[in-house]
Amino acid sequence: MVSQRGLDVLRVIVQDYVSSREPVGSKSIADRHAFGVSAATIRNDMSLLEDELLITAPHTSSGRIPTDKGYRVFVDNLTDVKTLSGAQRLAIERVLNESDDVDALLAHTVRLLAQLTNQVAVVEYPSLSGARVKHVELVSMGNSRLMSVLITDNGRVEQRMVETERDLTEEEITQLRSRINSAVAGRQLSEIADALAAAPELAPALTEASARVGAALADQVAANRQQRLVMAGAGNLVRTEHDFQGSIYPLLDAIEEQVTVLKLLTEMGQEASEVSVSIGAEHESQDFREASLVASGYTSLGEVSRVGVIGPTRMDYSGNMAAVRAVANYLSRILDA
Amino acid sequence: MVSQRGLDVLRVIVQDYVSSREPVGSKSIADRHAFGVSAATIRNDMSLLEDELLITAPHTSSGRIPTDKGYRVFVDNLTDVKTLSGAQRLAIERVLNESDDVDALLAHTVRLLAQLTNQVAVVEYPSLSGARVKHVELVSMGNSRLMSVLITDNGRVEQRMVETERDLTEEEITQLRSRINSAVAGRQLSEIADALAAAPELAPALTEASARVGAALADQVAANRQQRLVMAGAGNLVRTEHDFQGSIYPLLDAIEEQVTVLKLLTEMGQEASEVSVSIGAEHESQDFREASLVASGYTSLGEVSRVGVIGPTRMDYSGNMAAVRAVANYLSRILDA
DNA sequence: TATTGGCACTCAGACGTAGTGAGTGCCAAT
DNA sequence: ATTGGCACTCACTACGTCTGAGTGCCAATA
Repeated sequence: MVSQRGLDVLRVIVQDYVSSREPVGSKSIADRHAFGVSAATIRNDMSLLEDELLITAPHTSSGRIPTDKGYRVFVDNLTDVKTLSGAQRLAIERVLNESDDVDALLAHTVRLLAQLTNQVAVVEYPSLSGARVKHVELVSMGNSRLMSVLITDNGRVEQRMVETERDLTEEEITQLRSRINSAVAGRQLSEIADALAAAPELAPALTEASARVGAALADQVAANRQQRLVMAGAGNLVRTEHDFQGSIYPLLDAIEEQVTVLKLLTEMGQEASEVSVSIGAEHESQDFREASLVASGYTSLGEVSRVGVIGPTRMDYSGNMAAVRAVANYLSRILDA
Repeated sequence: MVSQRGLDVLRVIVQDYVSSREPVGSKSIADRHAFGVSAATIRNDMSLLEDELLITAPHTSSGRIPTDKGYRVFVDNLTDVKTLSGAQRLAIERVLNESDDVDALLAHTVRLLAQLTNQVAVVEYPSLSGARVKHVELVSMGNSRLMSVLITDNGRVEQRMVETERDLTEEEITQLRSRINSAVAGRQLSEIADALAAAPELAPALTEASARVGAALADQVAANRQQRLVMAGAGNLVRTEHDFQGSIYPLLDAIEEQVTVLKLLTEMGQEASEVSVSIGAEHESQDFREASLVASGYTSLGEVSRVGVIGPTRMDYSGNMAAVRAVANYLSRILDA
């Protein structure tokens, strides 16, 4: 079994390797860190760590580098997550306070997080599932087209174009609008379809249009069940390219594709608003097998969504965890108010 | 002066270099292309091209590669821009037809273009400057907050949160809404501020709220004068990394930053809906000095915005121009209807 | 039993030295 | 204007050598 000093050795191996990208050897550990034991002793400890598959040698007789499992043990044994500098906290507060709609807020947040961590940052849009309908607006766009605008109580606005059989008169639109609003206002988004079906019918001249608008609304909700996310900091991934065996091209593509990232985020994000880490081969996706995710939930009107960063397994876990946690907290504070 | 055959030689140098990334020499030109003259003659022509700074030697006695100026002459002499394959046209039509709001349409478009060209694709949001106000909706969000939703006649929806001094009653909001709408409906966005100022005053209890909403609307318009753009295909830039001297990291960052791209697009995009090309050092920005842009305008309700791709100067200009042109045309067809 | 110094061994990476071949520039001949 | 000939250049590769950081093991020590 690996001793306490063994864990300490693992810690400095991770730290040194992360900061220098050089495999680290027993000698340099003994030199640079005051362990009070000789290089030979460190060597024995390292031998144990290697037996446990926590570190590995890139080639015979070179220094050792952490394995995914090694990073995992390192992260799980992290006691003192770094704290952000005052300047960093200030930057977060400043950026997040001066955004005046949700889109802008998330865009600023994700870029801030990318800068803070020097990694690719991602943030999920707040979940709509718990939101309630505030108002539905219908506006005639001419050419027998109607725009339906769905406004939720957490400030999201979703639009959709609806084709109608014919141009409706302003009066008809008013009628339709008031019927729809009285049917769905205050309902959860998921109930829209049912609520509309249960509502009393209108004049026959409007049933067709009504059905179409209803379908559009239901469709909008369905499209949003599938979370969207915003990404920033692609350049940062390029800068850490040498940390990847193969090309980072498929990884970047997969991130842009969103679906895999969304899956990974949900898989790791069970525990509400705690920072969690997923390392290298721990996640199934081929494209992400050399990458790590650091993510945390944030709360918007009681619903949890996620924010995080993606980078090579050789990353500053402690610093990134601190940044993600801080950003998630600020986000919650603003959106959950 | 450089002869017609000289231009032909330049053309094959560009083509061969683009497809092989190897400097091309007189011998291989004589071999692979049926010029009917000997390598020595080609050499003479190349010597002229070099005098004109159209090609250059990466090192003494190697083949030649095109300079930025060489690419420029090549592009200007392009007579037969490639045409898209049937499958490609089909892909465009399919993708663009199944998008039901502007956001989705642009997101799909930009990803499609990135795939078609294997480059980074960008598309500007349709300009709001010519749009007119269709409707302004006000919704109370509680906590003395009002959400103002601005709907334009070209289908854009912009939202903003407005803090009011106190909670307004539904009646007051209705009053406010109808006043604002009668003042600004049908006006161009740029006239909003003036139109509101000229409108008759309301009950004193509402003047403060009215002013705040007015300011928010004006602010929304101002924020949108500054165009936004959507980007896709960052991975493609990574794949062409070896075509850049330095790191592509600053370039990717600059693209994400948007402001430089927007500037470059406006600078080149004077001529409405024609495809234009900006090559390497032709544009001022340091970060873009090894990159080329291929862009075209598209029309949305008479207003021109731009769509294009960004890649290394060593790119398939002909193919990219064809793809950009086709996508721009389809976009115009859908949005200008 | 844990730690240590000693020592032979390994091997990636740096360095130096040909050898190869695609390509050039120039010239005299056609 | 075009061509064949020819000497020259130089990036790239292959190959051998050297070096140093690092290992694994062992016998001595606390």
